[in-house]
This record gives sequence, structure tokens and C-alpha cells, in this order.
Amino acid sequence: MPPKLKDVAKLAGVAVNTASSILNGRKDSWASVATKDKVFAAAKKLGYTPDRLARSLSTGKTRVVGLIVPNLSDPFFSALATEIGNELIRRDYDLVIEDTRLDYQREILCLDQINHWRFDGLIVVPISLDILNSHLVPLAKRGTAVSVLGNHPKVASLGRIGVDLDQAIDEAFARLAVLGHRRVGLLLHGQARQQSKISRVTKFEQALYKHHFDATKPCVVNCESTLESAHAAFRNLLEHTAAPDLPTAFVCMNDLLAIGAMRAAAEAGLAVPRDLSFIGVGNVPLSRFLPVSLSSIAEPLEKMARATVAQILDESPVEDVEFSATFVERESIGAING
Amino acid sequence: MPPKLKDVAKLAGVAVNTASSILNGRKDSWASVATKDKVFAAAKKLGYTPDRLARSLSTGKTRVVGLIVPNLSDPFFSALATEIGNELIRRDYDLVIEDTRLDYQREILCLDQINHWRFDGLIVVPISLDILNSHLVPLAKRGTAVSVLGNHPKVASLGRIGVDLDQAIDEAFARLAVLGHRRVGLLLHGQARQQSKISRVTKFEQALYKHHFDATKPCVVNCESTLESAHAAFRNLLEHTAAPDLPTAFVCMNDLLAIGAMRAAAEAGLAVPRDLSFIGVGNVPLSRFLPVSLSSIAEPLEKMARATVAQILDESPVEDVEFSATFVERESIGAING
DNA sequence: CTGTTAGCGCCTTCAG
DNA sequence: CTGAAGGCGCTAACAG
Repeated sequence: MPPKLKDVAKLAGVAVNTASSILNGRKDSWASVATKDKVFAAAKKLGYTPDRLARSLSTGKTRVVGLIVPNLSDPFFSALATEIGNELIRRDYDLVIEDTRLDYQREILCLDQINHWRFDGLIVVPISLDILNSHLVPLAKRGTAVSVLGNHPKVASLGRIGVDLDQAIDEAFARLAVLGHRRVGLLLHGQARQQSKISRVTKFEQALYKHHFDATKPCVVNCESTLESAHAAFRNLLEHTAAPDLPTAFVCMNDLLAIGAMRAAAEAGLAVPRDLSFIGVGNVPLSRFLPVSLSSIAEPLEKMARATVAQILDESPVEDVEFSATFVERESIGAING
Repeated sequence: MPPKLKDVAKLAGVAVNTASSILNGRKDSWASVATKDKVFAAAKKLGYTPDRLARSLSTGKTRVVGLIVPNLSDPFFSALATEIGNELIRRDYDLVIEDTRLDYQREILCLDQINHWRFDGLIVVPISLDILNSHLVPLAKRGTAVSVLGNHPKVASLGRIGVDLDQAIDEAFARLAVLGHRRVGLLLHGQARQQSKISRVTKFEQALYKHHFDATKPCVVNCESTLESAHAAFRNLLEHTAAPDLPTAFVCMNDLLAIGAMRAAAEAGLAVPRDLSFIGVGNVPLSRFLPVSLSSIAEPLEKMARATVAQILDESPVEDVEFSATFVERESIGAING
């Protein structure tokens, strides 16, 4: 039903390949301005739209890159997707987002699907690191450019975009120390098998020691990476912890968790930052617009987006990029009085 | 480089069409269990993945539906996308999300792109209603099932999912009246040419009259549909309005605006709900987790998702569905003292 | 510039 | 079950 290239060529009175080379702006087309106009006019008149399927099948390129994220409802990932999308738009590529919904099985399913799509490139924020070797490396060997976002060790043939949080974490804890905090708790998400979590925990705990916080019995709260889960976990903590044992500040593994925890605090009658201070990670756009704005360890989303796209589409990309995070102080942390 | 159907057939020692009919589970395949096993084994061994492009080109079906939303960073739309995605996963369809970024031009561009993709169906949350006739109807005539979400008049050949806000709005205003509010302001987004806005404004203003609010000089604040814009617009209002002239409650066209406005209120030293009450529309998941939880007029996202997908994929779908909203009262509204 | 031809990978039909 | 053949819509290389 939709018009085909053949129809355009016929209407314009030219050969099919002529129409093709004109519409695609190929430079080997010595077509006169007159015939070009005829072809464009014919295409416009018919409302011709080239069929991506046929074109991609024939060229072997789709001009589409895939993005696999754990949870699109997390503002961090929707912001990341937006930045990557912006960068791709500039390069005239399309983006297909796959949301694994924090589910390992779905992540595998998505990756299997990826093969069918024949994307030109793939950007992955993995929830399981097992997939790097089991799925991503094979994909790369088959010719799909792959870039992975996360603080895991570099894997050959896969691009990597990392964020060095060390300095920013250090800064954040130092600031808490200056504000008089002695006990700092951690709110963490994810499974033990996520290496990104393990390393982050380690860094947090190192910071606890370094800044002479009371780390004899560290307060670590675990939850899933959702608002609901963080809220429930933190409420549970507050219900089962005597006030003197409660840390006066919490560092949360991402902003979403911090928001959930702050809500639980509010429900328990605790005021932020008077009674409890919070720091998140990620610095989602929302954070500075919360009624009590959230301090956060900011990751440079736009730079990351540019870099990961470059890894996938550029000729000689840097295979391993590491950015540094910055600590952004806002209202959610305050001084200890007394 | 990736294995093709031919390779599988060869390895299994069968004809290509035999392999095809077996792998696709066609029932006209009288293949013996033995050969079936051989084929499956061969496919697995080679890591065969059918090429969607080739398959779709030949069958004319892509098993993909497109979703066009104004702003993926708005939690309302990411939640909507998630619900629609869930429903599509159940039906073994894929979802491609296009984010028009609140830009009319990009919306047009996306729609033009849509033709190329050859989606089996398209779900649209339009920002301009002009596209219904200019783009969507033609698309539908070409055979793509189209479902539009929004409170616009029904258009022939396009499915429609609407939400009747009247009763919930009425309820919300009635509640504000009971709480002693006399002046209620409106925070609205969008351009004048969006009919959805016009009708919503009208309903809001009708409600003002009905509940005997002071509507002589209604306080209506306009902004874009972003956190930043709402925040700026509301801050501007607070700076230029004498306290006695300020409404004691605001109804915002969506939750995101309410969050931005509440932040501006906080920065001006106003407490919610003591000094100012807020009601949003949409009831995004985040709303109940805000430090001061947000009252909102809730739209039944999951039902809407099911309905819109049904309109696109089912045999004899209901062409026009209208759900009703419900008012959810939370902490962001309070009584006027004095 | 034309017209033809081949091919991308798959599905489908039809005679054997 | 086999094997061949046609087609999906487009690109690309060829001789004229």
C-alpha cells in the first residue's frame, strides 16, 4: 500500500537506481538539477517513505543503537537515556531503549533479542556482570559495537565508561565530619553478585575509617533499587533501632534510595537535616527540586553520554573512559547540634 | 558473520524451508520429533538468531509497536511507558519509545520516522493535536493501528483513550472548600493550541465557580511542562504577589509542576500544607514518597495501558475508551486556620 | 543518466 | 519431508 521507490521512479520518469541515488544524496549521482527536482517532487507527492527494513537488509546497517538499562522509572536512567538520545539525534541515529526492569532473567532475554535487531551499536548498563563475557563479548565479536557503563574492570573488545567516585565520596564524608557527624550509615541496593556494589561498599567503608567515623558496628541497610524498597527498608530500620544507636547521616547508593529513605524518616517524625542528614549518588535533576533539596554525588551524565556514543560510533574511540564525580551540597545535610 | 537459516539447515541435514517451519513452530510441519530435535540442536549450537529485518520484510509484520511521548523524563510518562511495556511483553511484542522532548518540530520528525519503521501499531500522547489529521489518520489508512491517549474529540479510524477528570476535580475542590480555602490558584502548562489544556482549564474554572471560590480575579500561572519551568514560574509569582492576594491552594496540571512549585514555595519560606496547599494531576509513583506527600488526581495508568494496547493489537477493539480519575488525598493539603 | 542484474535473509508455495 | 523458485523493498555494480 505505501508507495515504493519504483513508484517514485516511474512518476518522475527516471530509473530506479537514479531515484535511489538522488534521494540518498549519493555524490556519484551526476544527475541534473532538473531531474533531481523531478524525483524529489515525485517522492513528496506520493508521500514516499523508504522502508528501513529493506534498506537495512540491503546495506547491513540499521542506524539504530540499543540501550539497555535496569529501570527506566529511575530518574537517573531516564535522564541518561535522554542525554544519549540527544547525542544520537545529533548524529542522525535512532535509539531503542530496553528496560530490564531490575530482572536478571529479563536482562538475558533482552540481550538475546538484541541479536535479532541487528543494531549498529549497543550501550549497556548491566545489572549482572556475568553478561559481559556470556553475551556482550560474543556480540562484539560478531561486529556490534558495544559500550558498557559501570565501574567494572575493562573487558577486551568492549568499550567502558566509568565514573571515579573516590574523590567525591571523600569530599562528602569530610563534609559530614566537619558538620559534626560521628556515625554515618549506608543505604545500599543490589545483589551481592554485583561487583559494582561490592566496590562501592568498600569505598564507602574505607571512607568511614579514613574520616574517623565510628565504624565499629557500621550501619548498613540493604534494599532493592526502588523507591518502595528503600522506603520499606529504612522504615524497618527506624522501627528497630534505638535512637542513640541510629547514625546521624546516611549515604545512599543512589538518589532514588535517598528519596525513599527521607520519606520514611519524615513518616517517623524525623526532620531533614535537623535530625538526619542524607546524601545520594547520581544527582538526578529532581534532587535539587525536592522540598528539602538532596545533596548528591554527581555523575557527569552528558559527558558520559557523549563518550559512550563516541565509543560506539566513532572510528577510533577511546576504549576506556573514566570520569570523576563531584560532590554537590544541598539542604539535606546539616550540622549536629550538641 | 552471524549464522543464517541456511547454515542451520545444512548442519541439521534438512532443507531450508523445513528448518524454517520447525523453528517457527508452524503446525503444517509434519516433521518427526527426531528431525525437529536435530534442527533445534543445530540452531542452538550455531547460536542462530533470526534476522528481524529479513523476517519482517518478508512477512510484513514487525511485532513492534511504537510509543510517542512528550517527555520521558517526566515520571508520568516513564511510568506509562513501563505499563505499556509490561502489557506488550505479555503479548510478545516489542516497544520502541520516541521522546518528542516537548518539541512540536521533533514530534513531526518522529512521526515521519515512524513510517520508515513499519511498526505494527502506534500509541501516541500528542503535544499538538494538529498531527491527528495531518499524520495519524494517514498512517492509520495505510494500515498501522493507531491509538491516541488524551481528552480530545474522537477521530475516525484512530483509537482513543481518555480520562474523565471531572468527578475527581470536583472532589478535590470540594475538599479544599471543606478545609476552608477561599482562593485557589491554577498552575498550567502547555501552549494555547493544545486543546487538552483548554478543556482542562475550563473544567478547573468551572470548579472554581461551583464551589464558590473567589473567582473574580483567578490566579492562573503558566509554564512549560518541566520541573525547571514550573519552579521558575511559581517563584516569579511568589515574588510579585502580595501575601493577601496569594491563593491558599494551588491545583497543578500535573505532578511534576506541583513538585516544582512546592520547591519554589519552600525556597520562599512557605511551608506545605501550613501556608500553601498543593494538588497535582497524574499521581506519579513518586508523589506518595515526597517528604510532604502530594495529593493528586490519579489516572489509572495500568488500565489505560491495557486498553491502548488492546486497541492496537486486538481483533475487535473498543474504539473509544474513557476511564475516570480518582482524587487521592495526601499531606500536601491542609486546613486554613483563621 | 538508463536498464538490468544480483543480492541482503527470510518466508511461502508448489511440485516432487 | 526435499529442492527450487518467487517475492518482500531496497542498494549497488555493471554495461550501455
